[in-house]
Amino acid sequence: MASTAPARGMRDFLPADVRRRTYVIGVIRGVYERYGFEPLETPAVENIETLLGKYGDEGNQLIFKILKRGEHEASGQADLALRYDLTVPLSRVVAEHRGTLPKYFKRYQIQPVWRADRPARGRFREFYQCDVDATGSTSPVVEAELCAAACEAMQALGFSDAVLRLNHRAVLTGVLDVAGVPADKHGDALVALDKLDKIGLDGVKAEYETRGLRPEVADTVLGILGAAALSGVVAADNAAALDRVEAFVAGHAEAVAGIATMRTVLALAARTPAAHQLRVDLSLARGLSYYTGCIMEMTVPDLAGSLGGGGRYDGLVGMFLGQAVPAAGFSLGLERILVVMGERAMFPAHIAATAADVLIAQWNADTAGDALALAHTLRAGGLRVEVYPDADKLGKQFKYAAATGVPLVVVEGDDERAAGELTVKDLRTGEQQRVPRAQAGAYLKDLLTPVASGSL
RNA sequence: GUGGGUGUAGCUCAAGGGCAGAGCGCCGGACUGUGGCUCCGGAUGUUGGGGGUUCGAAUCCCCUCACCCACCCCA
Repeated sequence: MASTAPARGMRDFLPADVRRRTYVIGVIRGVYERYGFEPLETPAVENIETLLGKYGDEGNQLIFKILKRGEHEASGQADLALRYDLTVPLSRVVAEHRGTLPKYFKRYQIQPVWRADRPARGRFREFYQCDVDATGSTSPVVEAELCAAACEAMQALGFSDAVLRLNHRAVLTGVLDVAGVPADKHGDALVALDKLDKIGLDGVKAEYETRGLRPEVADTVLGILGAAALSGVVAADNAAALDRVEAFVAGHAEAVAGIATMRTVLALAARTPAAHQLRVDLSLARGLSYYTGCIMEMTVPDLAGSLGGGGRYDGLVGMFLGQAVPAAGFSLGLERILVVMGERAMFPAHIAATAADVLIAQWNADTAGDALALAHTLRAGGLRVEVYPDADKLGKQFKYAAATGVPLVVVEGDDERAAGELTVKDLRTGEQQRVPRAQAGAYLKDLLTPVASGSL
């Protein structure tokens, strides 16, 4: 017999999982919509050329490829692939529909993506991303709004300790240039630097040596980037970090411009919900190769990886269109948010609710029709009603209700039928009451209404 | 992709060459109109899979697969 476990890195979502997921998605979508982002969905499958070459060498390897079908399958060649993120499909859509989309296209997209990665904690081969992106503008207002939306979404979910780290690709390049790191070693220098908060200053130095970078270069780079990276989430610290790096890269025009952009983004974001969550982190690098300007990453103390990330990618749409369209975006990682919220027990009680409020017990096979008719009446009154399908012993039926968390059970037996009444038992209190059939709906609703007296 | 660890009942885990077990859960009954509490009874299974050593393997060896941890990378 075949294994019944889902494929490696893939998951089934049972009812309780789906309730938590739809809750989080709903909160995030609500925030995104209040910022004026419009919904977009794109296919799970893209032509493989659309994806190749957009994510760097590492990314290319992690794309789930789909073999050619039919007689060409034996060739082992792939012509399609599952989407790797939502940013590249957006860029393709912007290029494809350039004539009909508005000048500034702000969209959100909450869909699964696939990566042929090795699964780990908070890391799966199929996972949802919650993206917001804005195309058509180079203004730092875009970055400020992205930061604000991401931070507000996290706040709405109940996170009070999320930090949004901010850096700029041109500033990183400038520091490395001025420090004398050859251009072909920039990647190595950034990968090592990105691990600063994990392995510490000495660890990064050691890694610089093994990657063939001169130790004194490491001291210089770390002196200017590393020290700043370890500062707190305070506006004064952010300003001081930028001042320090600006003095270092004084003659490097692109870096100076990048610093000015970061200052503007910080100043604008200070007027938004992101005000107290932004932290300049000059060691932030991010792996995706398409970023060109500001880069951002959302972190919390108790998860090693990030809960989301984003940045400006002014060159990506141009790869499909031949004509540059500026863009920037941010992506919240649903799975990791769920992992942390689960560990911290951050879900509100109401989403644990069961599917039904009322179970109608089945007396015998002949009364099944009556049970369905009663269910219809109660449902029309707004109650969530389940009918027990088999004429099992009442004990079993009550046990089923208790096991599935349905709080109320209705029994219409011979005695009740003769009297035109129903028996209603509240499993939470164990209390039981006979009520006239016509008043059952109101009585049930009354039981379900939380008692407000005393607590309000 | 690299290194280490763990795989035994639905779940959590014992047994470390000699009849595969416990707790919880599940099913049935005590209770033929009522869940939880109690008591009684029952079924748990190719010990992840394959091969080898042995009179005999859950146990020792080899291979393989899955999961966990640390790297690498990422949301």
